[in-house]
Amino acid sequence: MTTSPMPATRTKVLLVDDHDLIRKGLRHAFERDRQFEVVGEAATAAEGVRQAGALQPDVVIMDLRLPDGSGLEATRALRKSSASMGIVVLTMYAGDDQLFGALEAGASAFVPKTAPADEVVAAARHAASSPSAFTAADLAEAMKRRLAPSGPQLSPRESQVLRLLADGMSVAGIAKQLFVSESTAKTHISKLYEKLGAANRAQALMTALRLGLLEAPDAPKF
Amino acid sequence: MTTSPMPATRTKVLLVDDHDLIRKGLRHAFERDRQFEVVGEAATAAEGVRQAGALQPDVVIMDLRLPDGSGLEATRALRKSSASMGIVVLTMYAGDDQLFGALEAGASAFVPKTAPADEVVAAARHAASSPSAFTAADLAEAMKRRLAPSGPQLSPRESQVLRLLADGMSVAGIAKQLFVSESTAKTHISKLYEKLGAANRAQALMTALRLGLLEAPDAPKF
DNA sequence: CCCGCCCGCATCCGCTCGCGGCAGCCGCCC
DNA sequence: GGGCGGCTGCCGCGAGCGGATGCGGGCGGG
Repeated sequence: MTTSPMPATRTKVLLVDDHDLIRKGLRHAFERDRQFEVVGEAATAAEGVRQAGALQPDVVIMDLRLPDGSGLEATRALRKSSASMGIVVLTMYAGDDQLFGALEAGASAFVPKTAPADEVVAAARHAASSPSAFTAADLAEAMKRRLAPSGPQLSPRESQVLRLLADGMSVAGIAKQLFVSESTAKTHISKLYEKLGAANRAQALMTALRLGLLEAPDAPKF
Repeated sequence: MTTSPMPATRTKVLLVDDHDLIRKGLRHAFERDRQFEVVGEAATAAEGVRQAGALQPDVVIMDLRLPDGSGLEATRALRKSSASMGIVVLTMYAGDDQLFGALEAGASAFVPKTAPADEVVAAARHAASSPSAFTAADLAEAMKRRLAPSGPQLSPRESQVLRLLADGMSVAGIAKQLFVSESTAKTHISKLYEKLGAANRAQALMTALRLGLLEAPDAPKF
C-alpha cells in the first residue's frame, strides 16, 4: 500500500472523455485530492493517445465510447507504449461486457460512470501503484460471463454463410460468393440451423442477433 | 432579456442525473457562476420530482436516461406542476430523437452531454427567463427529422405478420395465428416485401430492424 | 360519387428451401 | 496407428415459398 503521501511530485492524470461535463466532473474530483494533478484533457481517442505521449501521465482516465473509435483501441495503444501507466476505463453501462475487452486491452481498472466520483479517484490511486491489477471481483465476473454460457461456436464458413443470409442472399448467391456448389452452401446453412436451433432463415437470423453472433443492423434512427 | 444581475436572490438549480460524475461536473459549472445556486441533486426521476416539489427550484437540469424510468415522464410531471419552471433536458446522444419527446413533455431547452459545460449553464440561464422556449434550431431539426423521412407505413395487419415472420413462422402458421387463409397471409407477406423493398424473409427482417419497425431481439448480453 | 387503401380469398407456376443421407479430409487424442 | 469429431463437399426429394393476377367488401377523403 502506498499510503505515504507524495509531497514532492504529484500523480499526473490525463482525462479522456468526449463529454465536457464528465471531464469537468473528473477534474473537480481529482483536484480535491492533493495527490493528483490533472495535466490534460482529451475528447477523442487520437487526441488522448497524442497527449499521453506528450505529457507522460501516471494515470489515464479513459472513456470507452469515443467519437473517433473505441477507447479500447486507445487503451491498447497506451499499454503498448508504456507497461507502467495506470489506465482506468470508464463505461456508461454497468453491466457492460466490454469489461472483458478492457481487461484484454490492458486496462488497470474498470469503473462504471454510475459510481460516485470518489470511486474513480480511488481506482486511479490504485492504478497508479499497480497498473496491471484488476480487482478480483472484476475478474471473477468477467470470467463467469465469458466462460459459462458462450453460445454456439460457429465455424468460419458458417459465420460467412450467416452474414450472407443476413444480406438476404439465396442459396445460389451464397454458393457463388463462396465459390462452392449450391449443395455445399445448403449443408452449411443446415448446420447453422442445427447450431442455432432454428428451422429456417428467419429464426436463424433472429437467434444469431440475440446471441450477438451477428452485427445488429443498427438503424440511423431514421 | 433579463440581463440585469440578480444580487439578492439567486437562481435555484436542481440537478437530476444518475451519474455522480455528471452531477459533480454540473455543480462545478454552476458554482462558478454567481447567478446560480445548486440547491439539490437527485439520481432518480422519482427523487427528482420529489425534490423539485420540496425545493421549488427555478431551473431543473434533467437527464433523459434514468434508472427508474424516463426523464421524459419526470419532465412532464414537473411541467404539469409548474408552468414557469425552467427544465433543461440533457441527453447522451447528440442526434437523439428524444428531442421531439422532450419538446412535447415541456422541456425548455435541450443540450447534448457532449456540449461544453458552459452551454448547459447558458441554457439554464435562458430557461430561467423563458421556460417554454426551445431554440429555433432545435425545433427546425426536430421537425425535419420527424416529418421528412418517416419510413414506410405498415398497416396493423402487416405489422403482425412482420412480428410472426420474425418468430420464424411459416405461411401456414401465420395464417392459423391470424385466423385467415394461407392465401391472405401470403398476400400480406408480399405487401410487406413490397413496402420494405425486400425479396425474401431475411431481407425483410433486416430492413425492418434497420428502420426500427421491428423490436430488436436485444440479447441479455449473457 | 369515385378513388385509393386495407383486408380477405383464390389459383397457377416455377423456383428455392430445408432435410436426410453420404463421403473425403484434416487434426486431435487415446 | 486407429478412432473420432469437425469442416467441407455433393445429391435427390418433397414441401414450402414468392410472383403474378384477379375478385370482392368496407372505409375514408377529394
